[in-house]
Amino acid sequence: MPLSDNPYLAHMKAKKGGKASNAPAQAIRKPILWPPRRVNAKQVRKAMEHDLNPFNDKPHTPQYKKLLARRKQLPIYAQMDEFYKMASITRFTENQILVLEGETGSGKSTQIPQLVCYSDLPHTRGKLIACTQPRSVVATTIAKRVADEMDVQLGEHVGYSVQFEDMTSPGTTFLTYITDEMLLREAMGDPRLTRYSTIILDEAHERSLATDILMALLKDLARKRSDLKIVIMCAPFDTVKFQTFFATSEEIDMNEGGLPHAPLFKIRGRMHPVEVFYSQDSEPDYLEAAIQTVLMIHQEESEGDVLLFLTDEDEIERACHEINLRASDVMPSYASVDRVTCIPLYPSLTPPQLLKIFDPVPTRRSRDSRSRKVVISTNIAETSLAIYNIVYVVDPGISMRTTYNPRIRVHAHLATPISKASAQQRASCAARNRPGKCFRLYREDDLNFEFEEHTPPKIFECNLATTVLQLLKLGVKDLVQFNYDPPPPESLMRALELLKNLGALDDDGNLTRLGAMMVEFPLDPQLTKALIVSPKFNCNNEVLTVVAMLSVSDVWFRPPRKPKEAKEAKARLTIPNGDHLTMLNAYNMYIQNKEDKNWAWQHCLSARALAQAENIRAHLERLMDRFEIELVSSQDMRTFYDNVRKALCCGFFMQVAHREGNSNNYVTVKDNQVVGLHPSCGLNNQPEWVLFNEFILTTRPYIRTVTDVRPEWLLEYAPAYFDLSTFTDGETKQALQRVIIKRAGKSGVQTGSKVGRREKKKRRKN
DNA sequence: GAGCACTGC
Repeated sequence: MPLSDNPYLAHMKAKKGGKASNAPAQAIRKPILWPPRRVNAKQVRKAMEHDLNPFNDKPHTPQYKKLLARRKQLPIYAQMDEFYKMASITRFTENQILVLEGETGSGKSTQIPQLVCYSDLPHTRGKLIACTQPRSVVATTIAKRVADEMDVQLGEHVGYSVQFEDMTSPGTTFLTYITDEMLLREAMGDPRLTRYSTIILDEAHERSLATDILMALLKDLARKRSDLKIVIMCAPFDTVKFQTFFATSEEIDMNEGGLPHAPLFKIRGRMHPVEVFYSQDSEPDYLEAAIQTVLMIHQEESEGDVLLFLTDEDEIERACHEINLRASDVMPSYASVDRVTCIPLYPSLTPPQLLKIFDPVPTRRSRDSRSRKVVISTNIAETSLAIYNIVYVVDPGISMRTTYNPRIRVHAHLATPISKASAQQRASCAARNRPGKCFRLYREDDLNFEFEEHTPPKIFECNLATTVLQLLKLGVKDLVQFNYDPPPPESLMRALELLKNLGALDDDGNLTRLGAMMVEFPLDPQLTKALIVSPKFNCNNEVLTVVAMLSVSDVWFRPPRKPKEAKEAKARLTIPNGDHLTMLNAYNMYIQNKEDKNWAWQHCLSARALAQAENIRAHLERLMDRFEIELVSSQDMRTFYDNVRKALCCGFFMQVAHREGNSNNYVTVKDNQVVGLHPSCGLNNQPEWVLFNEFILTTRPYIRTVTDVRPEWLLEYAPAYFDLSTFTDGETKQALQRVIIKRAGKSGVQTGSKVGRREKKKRRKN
């Protein structure tokens, strides 16, 4: 090891300029350090108790001591010896990759990265430790917490990096919490991820798309970079699969015959026990059963808050209403329990509404009793939000889940039975503070024999177009073998087909120049294509706005009990030829009325979503600038909207539907699926040809965010896709045929019109 | 006539 790598020597050198007489006193106060990756738990404990912070040489604040006392309560603190033994350099070759399992609440996300810092000493050698998270809110909140615990400023030594917010200081930051998507993007620019000495993948069991890709990437990278340490952190299930996947060649050699595996470190949980109850029979009406169970808990059980899992907004609001109504008839058996307070929890709530779940329930001063809080939530409470003081969980065993059918390219969005792992996760919400109870509204046999083991990983259930583009950019040739779990072949085929049609791939499946440009945009490939071609139509200012608006969740909100007002407000901004154009209009009006703080609210628009769209738009604008794409707008109001529609055709020609006769139904081009316009659609008539942003299956198949387009545009901008010989016989093909004939008639001088007439005659005969 | 949860320079 080079001398300069020894932090202790580094301190000695730094002292040189000081007065000799001061030196002894200072030397005592210096934290004692060690060469990187040669530390043991005893040394770390000593360093933690030291007056000086080893990471910035400043004296610790009183706050540090307080937090440290709390950290010592965590189970991982007692397991430090074991941890460093496994992670130390003495067994480095075997342990380049470590799998680490721990329950939620074991402190693994906050403590393990800190322990790795004490070992790696990244600050002494210009390296970084990354801890990935699937969600940005979690990344930012943990980073804040860890900065406090390490007694350093957030954004300096400890930081985070999420979309639109880079809270790190290059050269100073040595620990960063980063979303898995961001780290994946970084890998596209630097495949060796050279900045990092250790990469920790947290929540690996969630199997987000980016985590899956990163796992395959890191396994490969481990062979090329022997100095890189990798820690895979997950909940305590399915760990053997991680261990097997990450077995290094040494482990494979050592384990001849046996199953090779990467070492596993288990954090002992500190979970309280949960008593689980099952329904005797299947519940025909789970909502009613859930309401009755909550009321039963309120009546029979001692003090403690309740968490009920339901599927969507409507259901949650209904349950809140019913429970509030019927709870007044309940006389709780325990004197310490008073009324119930229902709190709905779903993501479209405003931040102040969301924060209500953390409010303590009101107490009545006159009596020594408190109201019982009943949180009624979607799946958001299962993974993204930890609610404290929950003692009772009511689990109907279902959740909304999106699956993707690549054959007809539809996203199904349906209430589905949860997995065993999910049921376990829900039950454990009852045991954060003290022993709890979980009421499962299904039979034990259903759980054992009907429920899947795990919720399927995202890579099985989503459109892979963006992922394929990213993998090709990363230089991965074999898309099937590369992954942690191979993606469904049909899904891959459809992704490749789309990318080829858009011109992102050549015939050999290599990335084209256009494709290479597309990877850089944080958008679906169809949207990027529309954006990149938009200067041709003099409208990239407009397409930029449309794309930004499509990137945020719904900008329109529906105030409960005022559906009429919401509808009228939307109608005032609606452009009748298309929802894309309505979005453009809404955004432009928002910008025009920015002075008026009430404008968004008066038009039933979410100010938060609009601000986010503005932010995304600015980001995309900078990206366009980087590729030297000029920003242009057409001043001619007659062609203004048509140009936008034409540009959209260039990206979305595979997402077009044709009206069936005079019915309300549309049929998707080539996939031939019968679909309806989504009720949110603002088209005033039923145009013959429409382009859509999404095809979703909920109560029935819908196309959502729809715009009227002319078939001539489709033929002109996507001639290969709209080649008639690639269509099956049917109304759509006939309609296209008519357009082709009409066009020929217009452009051809004499013969064309003759053909037209002849064709018309033929049709009349049929 | 209607909406799980996330994310991206």
